[in-house]
Amino acid sequence: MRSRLLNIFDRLLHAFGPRYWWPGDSPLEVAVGAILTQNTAWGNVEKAIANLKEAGMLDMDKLRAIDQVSLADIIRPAGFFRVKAKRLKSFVEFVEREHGGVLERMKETQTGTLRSQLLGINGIGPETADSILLYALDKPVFVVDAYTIRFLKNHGLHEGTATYEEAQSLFMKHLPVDTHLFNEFHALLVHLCQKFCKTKPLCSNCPLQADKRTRRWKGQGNDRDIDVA
DNA sequence: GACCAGGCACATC
DNA sequence: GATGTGCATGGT
Repeated sequence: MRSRLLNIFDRLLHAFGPRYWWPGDSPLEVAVGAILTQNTAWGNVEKAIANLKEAGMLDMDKLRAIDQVSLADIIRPAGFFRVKAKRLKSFVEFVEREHGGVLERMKETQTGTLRSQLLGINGIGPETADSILLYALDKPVFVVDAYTIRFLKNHGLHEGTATYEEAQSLFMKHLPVDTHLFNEFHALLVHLCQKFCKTKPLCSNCPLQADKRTRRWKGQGNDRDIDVA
């Protein structure tokens, strides 16, 4: 499984190149994006983040000071704006309470402990917690999302539909514990699925499908051709 | 107009 | 423990 996963990673990296995730100028922006992107297309999140920047709100003190209703109005384009405003406030209050309001200080806490803390925040589930750990705090945790689950199922790496924990342990058990590897691998899987596996539950045109042993396709944009042997 | 998008909490059975 | 539902905007 280790060599199979690394082989898939190498092919994806060669085909698509590094994805340079997570898109964000600071750990706070990454964490905010992780909450805003819950069940939401990234394009809508970008609009909400642009609104936050314009309002000067990508700042721990400002986020703590602003009232929830005003915050909701700013992040409206991201959808579910009332619940997400509440979740952002819960997160900011947590950082203030447990880590002195300094996001970077969270890195000093052991990963497992930090993950438990994050999961204790209302509105932070496994994916959001792991996204914050990996992409905002550089902790070696593999992020699982709907794309990852779909990928594992459609490519025969897991029978049936994997749970979050099953999917995560599959990667973390077989791959070297490496923040950079986990970062790129997840980002590449998202890119693959967004490009070729748009329909759920099956990605019928996905070029990495197990039953298509060899195939080439013309890359689009900056993507190169890829061998699927 | 229907469906989907980088979830999560809560109610119900 | 498993399943259903509410949360809401914007693109296709």
